Amino acid sequence: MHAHTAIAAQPTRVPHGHQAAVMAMPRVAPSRPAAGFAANDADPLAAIAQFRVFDREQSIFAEGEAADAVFRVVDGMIRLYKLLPDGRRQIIGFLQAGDMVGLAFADRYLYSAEAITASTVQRIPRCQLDALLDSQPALARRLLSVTTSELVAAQDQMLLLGRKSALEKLASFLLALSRRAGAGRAIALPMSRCDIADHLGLTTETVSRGFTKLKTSRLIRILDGGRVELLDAEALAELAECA
Amino acid sequence: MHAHTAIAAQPTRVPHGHQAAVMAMPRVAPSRPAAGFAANDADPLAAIAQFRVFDREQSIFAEGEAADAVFRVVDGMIRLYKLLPDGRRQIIGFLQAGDMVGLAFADRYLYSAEAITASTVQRIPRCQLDALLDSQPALARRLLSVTTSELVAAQDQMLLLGRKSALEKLASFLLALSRRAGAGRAIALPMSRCDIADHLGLTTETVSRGFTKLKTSRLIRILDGGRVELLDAEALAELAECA
DNA sequence: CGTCCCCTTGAACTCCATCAAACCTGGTGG
DNA sequence: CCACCAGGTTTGATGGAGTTCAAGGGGACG
Repeated sequence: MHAHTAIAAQPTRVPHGHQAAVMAMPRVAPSRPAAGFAANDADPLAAIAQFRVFDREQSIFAEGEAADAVFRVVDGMIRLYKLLPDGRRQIIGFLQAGDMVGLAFADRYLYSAEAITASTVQRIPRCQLDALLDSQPALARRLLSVTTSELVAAQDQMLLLGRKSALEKLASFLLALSRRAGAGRAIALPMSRCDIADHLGLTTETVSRGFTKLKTSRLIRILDGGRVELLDAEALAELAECA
Repeated sequence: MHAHTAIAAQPTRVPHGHQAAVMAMPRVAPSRPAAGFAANDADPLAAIAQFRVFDREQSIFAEGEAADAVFRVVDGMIRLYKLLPDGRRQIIGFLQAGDMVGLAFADRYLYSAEAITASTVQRIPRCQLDALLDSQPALARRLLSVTTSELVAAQDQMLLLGRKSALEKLASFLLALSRRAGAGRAIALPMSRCDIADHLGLTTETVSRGFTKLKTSRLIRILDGGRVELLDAEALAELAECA
């Protein structure tokens, strides 16, 4: 179906040690504080986190592997996805700086994670996280709040996947990205059309047609470096049916 | 679009006091312990929970209302849904005994909740929950675990909505219900075809056609009282593409 | 017994997927 | 430095799964 399918269905499971260059800075906090933890907040996770750098298109973990760690993205962009046996792929979400991955308390990962761009993540071993949750009760509440916002996003995505048209999906997607990026109407789209399609429940072709339609309608403008400028966020929101 | 649309888009917002008959048993624990809290576990929520009974088709809360309480289902079945401005509806989930509702830490509910059958729920005021979270640190971890499993279910649903065919969706749905119901191949389907359609991103007609197809293929059998027997769970799982 | 609502079935249509080909772009090697 | 190549993107033509429109059951309830 997709070009990546054959590969994705039989993922190359290189051991982590090979694919991840471990940065030698266990003592140092990230230069930019992770979102969700304000600069003046203590970040108990930082103390036990190992920094890791991943190249683009590199696997961070794969569905079914033992879930022995959770991750927090420091920089770059990550895709999370699930596969059906025949290779159809659904991208659960795109993660950016500050997002957490792998908090599902199962013993195996229930989805795969891959770097879209070169990315830096903090790796937090599960056992150490458990210990930390015992000693720092406030951490559980913080993680609860992080998880509930993920759940809210997941519910929005269900509405999108189940009930929106192709163009509505695309408009919603661009607006959601824009809201997370904050100020500035230009947003980075480092992921491929195929990634976007697999996130919105569409095909690359339909996504591409959607982009051209939004372009010719003067709602967006494609900038260099895979960046997109939202020319008329109002009209986009109308198109997206507000959600 | 749907028969219910006109009503749902302009929900009748009867004050809770009117629609919910408050049961007079604030001291007594539920006869059946809520799932997720084993019988020998202390249930700190029970102490502050108010029991409420809802008739079928009655609203529990509506999207946009002040989120001043969370709920736990004791008995019955609840639907959670989001609406688009034009009335299209996506059912986020069906809740049964033991499930929690409204844990999103926003000041307004982000979806609506309605009883499908006559239902009993525990109402836990938000402010009291916050206090309880302070005094009982273990509670946050428990809620975190509850929320992460909801998130896992949401991710499965995204895969279903984005990448599965109508028949695959229906098979997955029946299997998921069957797993939750546990032993016995007969499962209760108190919700309407329209509810199922709005949960699976389909129309009533397509759901109905799917049921007839599964019936004539001898994979399911419709029993009285809106119950369904899974005659060949293996074949259903194959149809559902395992997920 | 009639009415209402839900479910089912049929027929036509539509949006998006599929198939196919041209285009662009960045990287590589001659 | 440029030709070539591979991959992603765009555009076009066709087809199909599911929606839409329409009508006929069937059970619950007054």
